[in-house]
Amino acid sequence: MTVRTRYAPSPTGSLHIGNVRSGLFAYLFARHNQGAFILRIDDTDRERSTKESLDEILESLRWIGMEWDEGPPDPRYFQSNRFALYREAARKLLREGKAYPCYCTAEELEAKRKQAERERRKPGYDGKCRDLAFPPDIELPDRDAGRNYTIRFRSPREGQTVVDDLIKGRAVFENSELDDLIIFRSDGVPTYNFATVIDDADFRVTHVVRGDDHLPNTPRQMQIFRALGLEPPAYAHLPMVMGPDGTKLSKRHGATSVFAYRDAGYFPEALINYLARLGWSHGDQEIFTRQELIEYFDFSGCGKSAGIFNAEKLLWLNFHYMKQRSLSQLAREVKPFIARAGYSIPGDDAWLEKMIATLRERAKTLVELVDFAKFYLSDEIAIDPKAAARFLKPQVAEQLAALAAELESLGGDFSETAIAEAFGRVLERFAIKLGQLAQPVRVALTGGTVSPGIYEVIAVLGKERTLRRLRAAIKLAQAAG
RNA sequence: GGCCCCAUCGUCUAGUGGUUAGGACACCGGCCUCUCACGUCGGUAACGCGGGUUCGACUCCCGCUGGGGUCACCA
Repeated sequence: MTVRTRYAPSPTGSLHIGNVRSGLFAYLFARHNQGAFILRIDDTDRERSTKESLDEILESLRWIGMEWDEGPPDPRYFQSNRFALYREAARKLLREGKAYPCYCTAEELEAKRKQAERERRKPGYDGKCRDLAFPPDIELPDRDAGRNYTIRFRSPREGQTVVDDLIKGRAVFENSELDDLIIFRSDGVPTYNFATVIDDADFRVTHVVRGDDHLPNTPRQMQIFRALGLEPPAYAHLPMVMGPDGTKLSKRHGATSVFAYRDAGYFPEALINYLARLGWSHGDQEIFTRQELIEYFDFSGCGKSAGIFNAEKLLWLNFHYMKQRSLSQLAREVKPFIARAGYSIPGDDAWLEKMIATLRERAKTLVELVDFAKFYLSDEIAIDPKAAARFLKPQVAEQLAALAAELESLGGDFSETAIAEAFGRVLERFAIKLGQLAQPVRVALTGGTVSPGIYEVIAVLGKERTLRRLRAAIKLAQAAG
């Protein structure tokens, strides 16, 4: 049997990083087994589902490269288009007495729940309507038509339901602990636990891969499968991703959406690599290409315990991919970030690549790269007053002037070698060390005391801009006296 | 609170009865050096506790403790 996994996000917000990791594992498992990866949109909650969220989810998945074999834009993969199927399944259960109408109101239920909580009893449904008589061909709820009831699944009262999880092992649930859950709401919309079962069955999903927060739902879903006369799929419940405080990762932990990382200048490879390595391992290997991930991935490599999201390690991985990338690719990728920072995009790609070459070992993200590139991208450099006070003193004016003259006389050869030789002549003439000249020059050219190697900076800046900034600095130095 | 899951350095993890408990991020120090980085070399740092089983437990079993998840007409 070919493996079929699915990822079923609901379009009620951004694509969350913990959530997408579950999808990634489902994707890797499918690819590893030459199976199919299905994308289904769980949009039964019409109140909260939005087109914007859907677009963001699809774009996020495309960005990280989790391509799906079946799914949008095919309308069959939207739950909102599948109500007929859910209705049919619910009627079947009703007909067979495996489900029943419940006339309790939401308010009643809420009151009972609170009451139970006060008395420290379990808050589940008490089964009030479970044994009420009803016609087997009863219609499904429809608020507009005055059929203001819900449909509940009649779950077995005795016995156990066993989940043999591919990651967690065996979990045994007492059926007596499981109350009768609502499968159709009074507005005629099926609930998650029901719709997901119908769809997993209809799409012939063989392995349900999801976060272990779904583990408590699993016995219920298995029961519905069986009530429908179907065999449940295999389950693999992944440990969750936690925030630094040890609780389930959520918005309040800061940047958690895929878009947030994309916009912060992270590479999809880094995010994938990081997420895959959180909760899964292959010996001591840390860096994985997509192909390796697919080749090595298996549930046996998955751990059982929750992992804490470590932003620093992600950053390190991003840095790794930054250094590994080709300059031409980086040049292409950095352009939108340059534009967003308010600079005009350099027209000369060769020059842009040279610029990036001097910065890539100093920036961990594309955003950082652009930030470091300010003095290359703008003619209006801001000289840090503290740096100027320390390095642009009257006595260096003469040395800077000498360097400017040397550089000017270089003619057409503005290579790093030629620049280094020019420095050498100035150093010799004044009998000073490189550091004594390099720092004032650095402040003059970049505005600060930290930058790539000074020869590189000069070579990238070019003769014109270098001399202009040098001369401005000379004036500043003289005025400091 | 009921139910379920989990437990090796701060973090991600390797380990499947006998290891000086390994790697990675972070951190600290040396080297390199025009600043900052990169790189490189080295270092600090872990088997939650208590019982068993066994010649021998990080590894197996039980209990405890701790952490997490879940208990909706959300998904």
